[in-house]
Amino acid sequence: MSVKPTIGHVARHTGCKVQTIRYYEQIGLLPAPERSNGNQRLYTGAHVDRLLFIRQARELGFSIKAVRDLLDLSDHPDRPCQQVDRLARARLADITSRIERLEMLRRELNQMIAACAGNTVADCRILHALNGCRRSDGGDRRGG
Amino acid sequence: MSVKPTIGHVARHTGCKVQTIRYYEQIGLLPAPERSNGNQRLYTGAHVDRLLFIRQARELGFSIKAVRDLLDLSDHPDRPCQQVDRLARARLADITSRIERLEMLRRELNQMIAACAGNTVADCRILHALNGCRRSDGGDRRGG
DNA sequence: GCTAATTGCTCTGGTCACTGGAGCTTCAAG
DNA sequence: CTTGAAGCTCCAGTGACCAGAGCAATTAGC
Repeated sequence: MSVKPTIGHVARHTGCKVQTIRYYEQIGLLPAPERSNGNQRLYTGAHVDRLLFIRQARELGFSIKAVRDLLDLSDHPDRPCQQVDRLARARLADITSRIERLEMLRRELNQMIAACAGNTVADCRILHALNGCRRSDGGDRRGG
Repeated sequence: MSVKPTIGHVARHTGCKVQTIRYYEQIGLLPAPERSNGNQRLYTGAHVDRLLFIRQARELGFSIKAVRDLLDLSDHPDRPCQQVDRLARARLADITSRIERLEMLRRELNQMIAACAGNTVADCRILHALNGCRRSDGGDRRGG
């Protein structure tokens, strides 16, 4: 590495706060790195990769638990296939559902923007964007 | 409605905890509903729609602030188009980026599952799934 | 080698977004 | 009218950070 693998450099490189890195170590998400003679943490490229992954996954809305599961998959590629398969499939279903919902929301936002361009006020369906096609009539209440 | 629009029913219907609903009211994300003579909250379909949206958006990893922005778009479709447009575009960019990263992750998981089916141990690239094609061997290392 | 600035360490406490409990009131069923 | 579920308010706790205090280690300049 061109720079010293201290916590500060890792923080800058990954976009994580120094405190957050230490926190991830504390909760066992990031393995404790070696220490220098002066007790400073010395990270490797593997730590950086892991951190980048954690950060992105967290940004995407995965819980720490889910991130832990995904990292587990990565940590034990030699584990019984059944286990890996089950975990991977569970995560996959989750991810697919996220993608679908985000795409619904994207469509609504695109329509809004298009309507805006045409200076017409679109029928605002953003509230329904994430619920697929829930009908709002339902024969009952019509909220404000 | 077939059932009384009390907080408990709304909670069951939306998957939010009762406390969470009151919390959203407290921070102004959900408008305070009318109260019964006995001081109980009485919700309308609009509240339910809004809650469903909030819950889904939160699950997808949007911050309360982002959710507030999206709800704002929905609340004021008659607002100056420029504002709506800017907000919508910002959210849209965010959403598109999320979708892309989730799709990368999905590809990796699919490969894992496929490898599992073939009983071969795949080269585990899950850590790189969210980072595009970062090389892990080092040499250089240019972060996103 | 000495000093000053920077960065690191641990520990404590705060924030955000909930979550749960205590203690009391209201409501629906019998 | 009782009784149990569900509601109310207020307050304290949790998870996932984030920031500050106080001290040790490293680095830069002399």
